[in-house]
Amino acid sequence: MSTSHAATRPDTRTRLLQAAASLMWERSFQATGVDDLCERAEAKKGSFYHFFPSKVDLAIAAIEGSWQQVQEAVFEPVFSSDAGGLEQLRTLSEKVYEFQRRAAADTGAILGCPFGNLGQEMATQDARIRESLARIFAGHCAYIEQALARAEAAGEIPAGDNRLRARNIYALMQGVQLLAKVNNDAEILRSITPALMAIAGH
Amino acid sequence: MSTSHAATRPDTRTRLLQAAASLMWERSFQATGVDDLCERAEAKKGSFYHFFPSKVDLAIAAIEGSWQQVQEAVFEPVFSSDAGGLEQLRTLSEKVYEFQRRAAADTGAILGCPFGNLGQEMATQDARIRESLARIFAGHCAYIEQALARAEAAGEIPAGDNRLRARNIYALMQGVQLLAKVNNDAEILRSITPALMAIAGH
DNA sequence: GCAGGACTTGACCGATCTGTCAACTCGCCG
DNA sequence: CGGCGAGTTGACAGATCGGTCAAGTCCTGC
Repeated sequence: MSTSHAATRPDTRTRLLQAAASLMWERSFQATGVDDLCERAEAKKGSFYHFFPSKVDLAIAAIEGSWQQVQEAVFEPVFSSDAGGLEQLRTLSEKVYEFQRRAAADTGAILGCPFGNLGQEMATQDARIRESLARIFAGHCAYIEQALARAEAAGEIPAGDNRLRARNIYALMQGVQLLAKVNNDAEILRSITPALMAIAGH
Repeated sequence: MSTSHAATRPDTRTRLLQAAASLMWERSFQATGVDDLCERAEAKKGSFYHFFPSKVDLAIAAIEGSWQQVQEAVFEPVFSSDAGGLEQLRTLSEKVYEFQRRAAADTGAILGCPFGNLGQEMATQDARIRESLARIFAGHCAYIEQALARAEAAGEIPAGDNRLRARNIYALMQGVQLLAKVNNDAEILRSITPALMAIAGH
């Protein structure tokens, strides 16, 4: 058997992407050195620059890959479930809480949103990173907007500007992840439900 | 006259604090080098380390000084005005918009909240910065909570957990500043009023 | 079996990073 | 005057930064 069916170590490019996603989440873009990346990925620096022209390019590829994975693993199932729109939003918020708590159990600190972290740090430093994250943020908002449309159609909420509502709900979720990180307290994430419902319902 | 009454160049320590506040806001903590700080402050590196034991200490002193200034110049006047609680919150949100737009006019980019920026970047990297920012965030929330109490006493909003409401409103404001930064669009900041009112009123 | 391209390796580069240090200036106080 | 301490100066140090490069290995298609 040349193509193994057993769990095999991923190829170098994939390992670099995984190392970038995890290290830049745990630390930050600038606090993560190319040497750190290579060490965690068990790759040499020459291999790094064989696959990616720069650290910025790796970061963009890693963050876009992360979004694709999260989209398939979380957003798609949550927002194509049978549940009502408001219930879907509650579920998303619950997933965020679990996500942060699991990471905190491993690292001892609330890490915040990988996308929000990178955006805060690099939006004014690198235009390509900023634009990539703007697209990802728009993707997040689109799912929320879709849930609001579903809730509106079901009569759960009154008609209104669902794009605006979605953006404000997303802002609330990003902001609360920042508060949880700065206070190093995951429980803050659990208390947004009333605010979530209030924004949706107006 | 030995003590001049005319506008005099501030002393070195003050110039370093100002340089830190502006440069770390425009760029970031890690992207701002000690040399950059000294250049903008027109000070030499030896003077830097005469006043501050490390870059982290300067950052903490600068951010706490900024908060004190903003508190006196914005928070105190806004929240001790005659206006109703809800109106005070609207005014704060308006001030944030103007603040971001003015900075963007100078630098060409939405810079986000100086406190939020530093928190996102450094909360998991340096415990002292994290704790300092947690206190500052609590200070911000206390003003919002006070306005909510005022609104509740005036019958503008129903009775409820104003501490929780305040935290969610603050999260919304932080989140929307992140969205504005990543999309490089200040107008996003203007559209939170309905969400603000919705959280307050539930 | 051999040519060529994908990938790996480790040594290396110049720039930049935070922080140090000893010597110097200068104003104030006894 | 004499000297002490706050503040200033510029040269310096050691580490680390992102990135380069030439040489080598290995797999694949002809």
